[in-house]
Amino acid sequence: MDKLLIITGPTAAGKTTIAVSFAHEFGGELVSADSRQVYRGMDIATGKDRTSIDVPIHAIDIADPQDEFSVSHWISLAQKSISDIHNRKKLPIVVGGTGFYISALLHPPQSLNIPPNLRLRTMMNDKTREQLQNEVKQKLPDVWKFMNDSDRQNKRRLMRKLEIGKSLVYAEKSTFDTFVCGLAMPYPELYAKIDRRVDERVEAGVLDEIQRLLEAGVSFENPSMATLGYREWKQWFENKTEENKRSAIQKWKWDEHAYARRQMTYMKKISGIRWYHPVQDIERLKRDVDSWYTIGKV
RNA sequence: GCUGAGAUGCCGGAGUGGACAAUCGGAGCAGUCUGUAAAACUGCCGCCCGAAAGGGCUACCCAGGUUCGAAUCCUGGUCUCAGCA
Repeated sequence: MDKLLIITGPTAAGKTTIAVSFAHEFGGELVSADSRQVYRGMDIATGKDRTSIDVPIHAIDIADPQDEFSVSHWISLAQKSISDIHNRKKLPIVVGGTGFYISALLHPPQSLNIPPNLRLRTMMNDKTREQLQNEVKQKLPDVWKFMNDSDRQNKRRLMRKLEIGKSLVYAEKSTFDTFVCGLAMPYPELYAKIDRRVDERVEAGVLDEIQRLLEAGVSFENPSMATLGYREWKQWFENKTEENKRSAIQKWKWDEHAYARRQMTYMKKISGIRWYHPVQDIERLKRDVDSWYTIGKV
């Protein structure tokens, strides 16, 4: 079976650095599993660190910020990249923090073939949550029965259920020999790292980057601009006071903390991830990856 | 020093005699997740017991007081802010 190395973990855990070093060691190429690095022109806040990545990297810069993009696009691209890399007799290294993308790669869900129904969506958009709930209850009683309370409150999820309708939904098995490693550290440590990185990114000129995006016709309403590091600046661009700048930066940090937590929550459930501290466990990590790669087991 | 305003839970900030362990927001914590996933959504959030209902304890700067009952009223402190000096 073709080998596939996956490196994931919450934001700021240090995935890229480690991925690059493995790429050097095994002759690998990177495939980004990051729902935000796909957008062209969104570099600083998404952490597209071009200077430190001196190996080929795929699945970044493949969409305009105004474009619609989702897992399904990413999956087909990632799958293609992976098989191309295999054909080149190299090791694909999927690296990124979008847990949903990674789990979808591991077990491609059939429902990904059901595209969004734009007409239906615009129609549903105006409906209230209650209306959507009633619709699901009536049209898809079985689906409703199995939805949990949190999803039942979620308009977006309700709409998708209606979109999928009665089609059967199941997931396929992965066809690779994968090793999935997760990089993580205690939250206080991670939060400190995040905060430092946010300050650096402000220094690095996110604001100019956003300015350029806005001039190019991107708006804060575009889904891509919901990205952390961009969304928080909306107010500042309306009123450029010091006060607004400070609160944007603070908000950005907090948003990243919460995001990291959400990532962990999701990733804890992906089975088969082996966890390592990016610094303290680095030797063990290298050993494990090495034996997986060379002798086929850990 | 005088005059005015104020001191509420980790933070901001409501409440101004009972329905207040205290609205709401933020932070924090725990979750949900199968084409928006850095999205969207849910729960918890003083302490203790309990699965829950509920119960107990300690709380709204400090000390007294009024009252059946006070975060809320009165008195005296302490501190903070604004204006005057």
